[in-house]
Amino acid sequence: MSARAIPYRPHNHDACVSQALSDARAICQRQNARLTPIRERVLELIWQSHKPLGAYDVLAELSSDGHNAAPPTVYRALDFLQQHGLVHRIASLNAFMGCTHAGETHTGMFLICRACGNVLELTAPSVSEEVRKAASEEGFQAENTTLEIAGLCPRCQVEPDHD
Amino acid sequence: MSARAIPYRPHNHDACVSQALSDARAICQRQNARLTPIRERVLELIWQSHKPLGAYDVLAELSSDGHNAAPPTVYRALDFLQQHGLVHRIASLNAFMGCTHAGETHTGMFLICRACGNVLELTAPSVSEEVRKAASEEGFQAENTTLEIAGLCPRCQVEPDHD
DNA sequence: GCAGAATTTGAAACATTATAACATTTCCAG
DNA sequence: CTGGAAATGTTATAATGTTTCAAATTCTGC
Repeated sequence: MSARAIPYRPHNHDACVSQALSDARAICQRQNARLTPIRERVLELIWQSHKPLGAYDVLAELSSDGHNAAPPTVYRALDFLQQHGLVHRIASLNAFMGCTHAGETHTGMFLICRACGNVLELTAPSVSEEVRKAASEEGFQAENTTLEIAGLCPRCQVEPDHD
Repeated sequence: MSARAIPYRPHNHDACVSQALSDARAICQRQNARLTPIRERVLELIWQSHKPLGAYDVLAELSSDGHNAAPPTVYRALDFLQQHGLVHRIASLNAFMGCTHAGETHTGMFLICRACGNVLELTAPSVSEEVRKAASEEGFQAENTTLEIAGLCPRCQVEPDHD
């Protein structure tokens, strides 16, 4: 590797968030989709770190906002955000994280650190290509790929259990 | 593709099951693990088709056996079977299926048909290799891969919604 | 602007999946 | 045949996700 990816090094995370939010606004405008206050707030909460957040964690944060939300509110917002490529669901964690490639068509690959919980989203065309190939060798028409790798991030290989 | 994989063509499924069970017995013996009646029965139920089965489906089948089981019984059996490489959990479905490569060390890749529900487990070394490479380029040490592809199996590309 | 349609949100109940905690039974080594 | 480990039983509860219908908001054609 050349330089460590964002989640693995200190960075001004507020910049991540505001970038994600302004990207989201642009994308929704382009798609004629309504990024309502709830949806935007959920996106912001999801982005509060590089660790995936459970739906009920989002719900709790909304409650502490004073917003008296029920589960469907959160799931609906998350559905919307997924539909527009702004968040991903991590199936192996039942949790959600901000998409770092919003706007681009991509097949996400997620590196999930079992020690610190941070997740890095990658786009690996060579992997997608091999997947597509392996599937089509069986006559299978791939539509949607879930690719989640659990392991140890560079930081946690050295000093476990920080942030 | 040359010939269709097992789940995608008519076959004597009883043979799948008895093969899986006898393999399981051999593997457990080799590992000094106890394939108790419950565990064996759960494995058999999981293998009753090539479609993944939910834990509560297994539970229901056990009940109709006359066995009055509670959720922990099933989850414990499933944990055991997973630990010994006899079943896989499909994260995107919250369901379990028999491992078709029991005994071999492998990284499963699952082709999940959204029409008929059948799942084919593949071993694709080229995919695993690309995954490992992509991860290590980020300094990430991969331990465990979840790779699930949703799409259409060969049969359902032609005539949807059979068995 | 305004009536009606469509979308979004609120709210209550419920369904599904999974685990915790502790008691009891079964198995096996010595 | 007995003491300890492993497996199972049992009850309760936690965590995750959905259905349904009502109310509010926003958009669209006029």
